[in-house]
Amino acid sequence: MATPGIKNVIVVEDDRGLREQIVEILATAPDIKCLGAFPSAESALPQILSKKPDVVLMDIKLPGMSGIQCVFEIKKVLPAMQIVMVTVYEDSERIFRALKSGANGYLVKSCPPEQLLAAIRDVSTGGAPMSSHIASKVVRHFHFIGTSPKESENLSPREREVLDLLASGFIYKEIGDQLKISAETVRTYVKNICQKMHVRSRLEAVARHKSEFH
Amino acid sequence: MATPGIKNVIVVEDDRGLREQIVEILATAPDIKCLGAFPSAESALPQILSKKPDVVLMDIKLPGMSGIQCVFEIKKVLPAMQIVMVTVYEDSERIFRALKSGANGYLVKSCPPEQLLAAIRDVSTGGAPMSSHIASKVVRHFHFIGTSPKESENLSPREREVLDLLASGFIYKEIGDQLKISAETVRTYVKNICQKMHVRSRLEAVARHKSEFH
DNA sequence: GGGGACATCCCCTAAAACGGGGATAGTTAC
DNA sequence: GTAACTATCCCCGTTTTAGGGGATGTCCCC
Repeated sequence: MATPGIKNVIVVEDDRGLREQIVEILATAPDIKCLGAFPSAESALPQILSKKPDVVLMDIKLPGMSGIQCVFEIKKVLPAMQIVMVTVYEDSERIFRALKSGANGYLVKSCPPEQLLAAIRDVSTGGAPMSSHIASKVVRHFHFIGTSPKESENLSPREREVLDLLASGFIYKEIGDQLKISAETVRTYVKNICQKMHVRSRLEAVARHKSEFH
Repeated sequence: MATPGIKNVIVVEDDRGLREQIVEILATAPDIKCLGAFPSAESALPQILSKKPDVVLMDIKLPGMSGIQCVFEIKKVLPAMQIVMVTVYEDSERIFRALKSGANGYLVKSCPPEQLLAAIRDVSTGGAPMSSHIASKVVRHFHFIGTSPKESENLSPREREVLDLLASGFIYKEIGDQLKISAETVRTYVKNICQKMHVRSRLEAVARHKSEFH
């Protein structure tokens, strides 16, 4: 930050009323300075890249380039730029797309002014401000992928080891060498793995195994 | 909640000093009632299941059954129970494991008393309280999986089609039949796919392809 | 109008995997 | 104590893949 403690912010929001409202809220904070407010990603992008604000507040629905796409473009060039989505959308799909594209925080538009200011301060010190509603969706997502059935869980540790090496592209001989067992044993494992996972081929086993993670 | 507005809480924490400290903090809040504090998952689990508190504060490192395992057990029986991890661990591995097992929030032990109380209130209304440090790790995780290079993106539509069928366990002949092309053509595609994805074998191609998602 | 991806097909030989047996020995687990 | 699961190894014949060529026609781009 140029002036220590002062957070420079740029706002991207197509709705004029809301945009001016946000600018006003920012003006009430002595430690926050608004460098500009734009109605579209296209108009904001060059300014963001040249002025390098500390924080960008970004709407998702924008005319032309979407906010998510814009985040992606910004992060490509300036991965350290802090970006908070401020939007009406609360569907998981958009939330995850925004986060994947690199957004650092996600607020709903209905959030109170103090939360907006707190979010700017939080995100500029490395935090990840989220409306609690949004945060809980993110958490549920983890729970979901954590409890989705994993047939490869039923495999013995040794079998899993074989499956992993198989997925890495090694042939039986090479797997045998690495595990200090014969290729025939590897073959036996693969047979058992396919049986246990109820798949026809090792290819399908690998595919399933790799889908069931993260 | 039995008494409207009153949040019943159970604490699981093996360190006696910290456990008593947490109980004291909870006692200062008029809207929070501590139903019990236990030093192990084994001793807490039956109480949690029978007393059905609104919120559980859970340590990760516990003697015997880990806090993560305990969360898993609780959620299996009472998926709506709200559980906040309160722990010293800040490594992504443990954070994600806890969230996957169903934890609803994640605080670091160093958090101030007000944050602890705020978290209980937040989580009991469906929020997902997280120390900002933790939240940003979660957000970074999304960004990571969002930008991890997808080499299978470079494949032509037809090639992707073949790759998907391959991952479903079909052999070349069957894939050919489904796509109305000869097995030889399928073979050519597979060769090209392996080249484009810089992998040694179709197995590795399938593994990579399936990992690149979510 | 030639260079590049794409989609399609073909050949040959060798290597790898599959199917379907069988076998031993250790360790839990009821 | 025996049944069940694990980890390990072996054989045979058949099918499928891999490796490494070559070929044709369609687009599209510059």
